[in-house]
Amino acid sequence: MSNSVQQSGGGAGKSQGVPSPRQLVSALVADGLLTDPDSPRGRLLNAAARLFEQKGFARTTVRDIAAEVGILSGSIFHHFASKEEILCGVMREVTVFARARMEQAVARAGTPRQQLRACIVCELEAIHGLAVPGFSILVVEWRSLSPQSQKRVLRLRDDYEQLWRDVIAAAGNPCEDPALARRLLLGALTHTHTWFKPRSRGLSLPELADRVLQLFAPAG
Amino acid sequence: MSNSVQQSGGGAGKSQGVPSPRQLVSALVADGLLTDPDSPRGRLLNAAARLFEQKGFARTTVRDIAAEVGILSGSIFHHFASKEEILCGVMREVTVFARARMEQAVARAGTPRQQLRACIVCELEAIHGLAVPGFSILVVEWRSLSPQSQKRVLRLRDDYEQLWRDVIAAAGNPCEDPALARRLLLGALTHTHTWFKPRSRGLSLPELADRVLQLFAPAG
DNA sequence: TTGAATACCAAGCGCTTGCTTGGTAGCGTT
DNA sequence: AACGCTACCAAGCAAGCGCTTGGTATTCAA
Repeated sequence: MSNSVQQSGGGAGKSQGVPSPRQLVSALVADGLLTDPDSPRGRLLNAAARLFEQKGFARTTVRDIAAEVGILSGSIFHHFASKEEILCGVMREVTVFARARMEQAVARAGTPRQQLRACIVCELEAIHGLAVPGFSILVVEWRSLSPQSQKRVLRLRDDYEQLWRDVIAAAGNPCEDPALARRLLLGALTHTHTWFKPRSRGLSLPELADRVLQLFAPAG
Repeated sequence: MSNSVQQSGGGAGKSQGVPSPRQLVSALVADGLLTDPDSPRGRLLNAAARLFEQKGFARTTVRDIAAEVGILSGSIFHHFASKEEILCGVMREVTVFARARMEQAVARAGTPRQQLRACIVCELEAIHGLAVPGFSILVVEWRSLSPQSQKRVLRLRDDYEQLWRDVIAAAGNPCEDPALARRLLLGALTHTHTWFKPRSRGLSLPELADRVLQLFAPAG
């Protein structure tokens, strides 16, 4: 259990070594991969992500989202063509950020087994809102997206999944099929969303990660 | 907690050997645990289950459900107090039936490991619409239920889960915590809903069940 | 023959929804 | 000073929603 929650560094610090979440966002914004969270569009995306996660897409109204950032509902449509476009935007941003974060964590890990553990921790943190706000929307609200929007998000999503599959394959897994292992693992991890409370006493997140790792890579 | 597999005796279908699904339904109807599927209420529940599974609760209108059984939308409210009551009813019926079915399968299996496999097969079949229509609604639409409705369904749901936990405990599992194992397993199995196609060539359902069993009870 | 119960129709109410329209205030550029 | 761009407001439309109301046809027991 070395480690592993990196410290979320202070606001502006240009540090050497491990970049903070905020620095990662800035870098991705600079690369044009993420929307600036301080722009009107970015603020709307963040507010929508929060609400979609809390109440679900269908029960979140554009009026809710607008109120969250302090504008009127109609004004939203100067930034997005439709409500679904907002969901689509949220999913794209979440996917890009989660992938970048996991890439970092893998690069920082040592052995293949530690890399797999890093992925598990990463995704658990994301699912439980400790690192990637809105991540659970990707799973829960997938059906709220139209087929063509699904296609667009799926391309980014596959980058994320490919990283997982590579790590699993390198770690050597019990069922000898990285894609299958990932699918079972993904299900197990996302479902923790409904029962696991990372802040409660009892099972901690790193402990849970170890249990899962033990299951999917028993050679420990 | 020991226990608990009793066979739910039939009110009506007195056959020897293994009862068919239809006989099981009849028995449960006779015991007052299930709504007669030929009654107006039963027909509505079945239609609603089908639609909720296809399009989701939020995007299914009471007009859709009414049209499915050939009545007008207003007439629904002579059978249910609200749309949510329909969802609640569907979930209760699905849970009761799935539990009875799994009980049968467990009773029919030999060793504890075979019992665990029977549970896995049972749930996979349920999830993929091969045995318990509407089962996936239990997972996907859980948040569409009001807190008090959730409580009511949860009581039935816990019977179902207890059966699982007993079987897992008896089989001896890798992480020595039946509740945790069940949760990870539940996530893995329900998530197959999004990717596994039981009718396609490639991985078959029994094969998938074996892979999962191997993972959660490696002592094979 | 009556009366109550069941199952449904016909019509529509009141509300919420996503989204549109026309206009304006502020700001940076030329 | 004039322009254009961004960001937003004020007002409201059309459609769809869950649900209500008042009434009718059928059935069956008393």
